[in-house]
Amino acid sequence: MLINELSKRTGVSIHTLRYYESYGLIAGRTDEAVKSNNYKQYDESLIGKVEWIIQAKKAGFTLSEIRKSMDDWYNKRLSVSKKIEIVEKKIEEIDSKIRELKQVRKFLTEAIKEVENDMC
Amino acid sequence: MLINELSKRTGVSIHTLRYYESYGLIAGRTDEAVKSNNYKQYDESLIGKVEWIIQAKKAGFTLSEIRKSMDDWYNKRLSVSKKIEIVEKKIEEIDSKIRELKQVRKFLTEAIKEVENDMC
DNA sequence: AACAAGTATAGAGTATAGTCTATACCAGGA
DNA sequence: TCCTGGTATAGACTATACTCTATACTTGTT
Repeated sequence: MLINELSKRTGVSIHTLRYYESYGLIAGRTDEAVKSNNYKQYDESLIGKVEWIIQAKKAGFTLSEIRKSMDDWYNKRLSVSKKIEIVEKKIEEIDSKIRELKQVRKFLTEAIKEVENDMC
Repeated sequence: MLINELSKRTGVSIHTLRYYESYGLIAGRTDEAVKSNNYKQYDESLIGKVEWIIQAKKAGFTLSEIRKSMDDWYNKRLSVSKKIEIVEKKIEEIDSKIRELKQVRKFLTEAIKEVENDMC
């Protein structure tokens, strides 16, 4: 597919996709058979990759961290156990972020209590 | 206290504290009685404010959002119920961030399952 | 053939949140 | 009195993650 379709199917703008490509997060390939242009082809697997990027960003990972894990995941030949290890580490990081948020939540509920006490 | 002490007691660098002050998040006051210098005094209440900033940042709020809520909280005369309302809204936002992280977590545990299936 | 719309590339511009530097003044101890 | 280190202010610089613009070529439609 061309960049336009990738953009539409992922909801990520063409500009941002090109930025991701220049950043090394995704890569299209120019069809050698076609001589008239240098339009890049993006294959189906990129949909999953872009979705992964979106999810990882939501989890608070930087593009650089995402690039590193995608590199580990897709480009290097990793053993199944190694892959599981990587994902489990990410899950732990997410759990720690969740814990942090819960702490902030607690901080806020305590703020409410204080306000309520002022009332009395 | 002077900026140095505020920095040490909050763990936030002097540079960043000055940045926060220029941004309107905190404010020291120059002692009118002292003529020889214009050193700023930061009072005890700022410790709490800076801690609030740190927590809110952890929760993913931008400085602009933090400024707005601090403004609401400290500068305007708000009714108790209004204050509770503000905090409850923030708690909801945090809950939604937690939900988002849990979704990413699920995405990752599914990735593990996929890898394990490849193994068979 | 004309033209709108799509594509590629390079590079400039933006927003956020710092971080650092230069300059100048001030305070306290040896 | 001199020196070290703290303070204030302004402004430059940085990193991250886009976002936009300019330029030029290509494709499909009329």
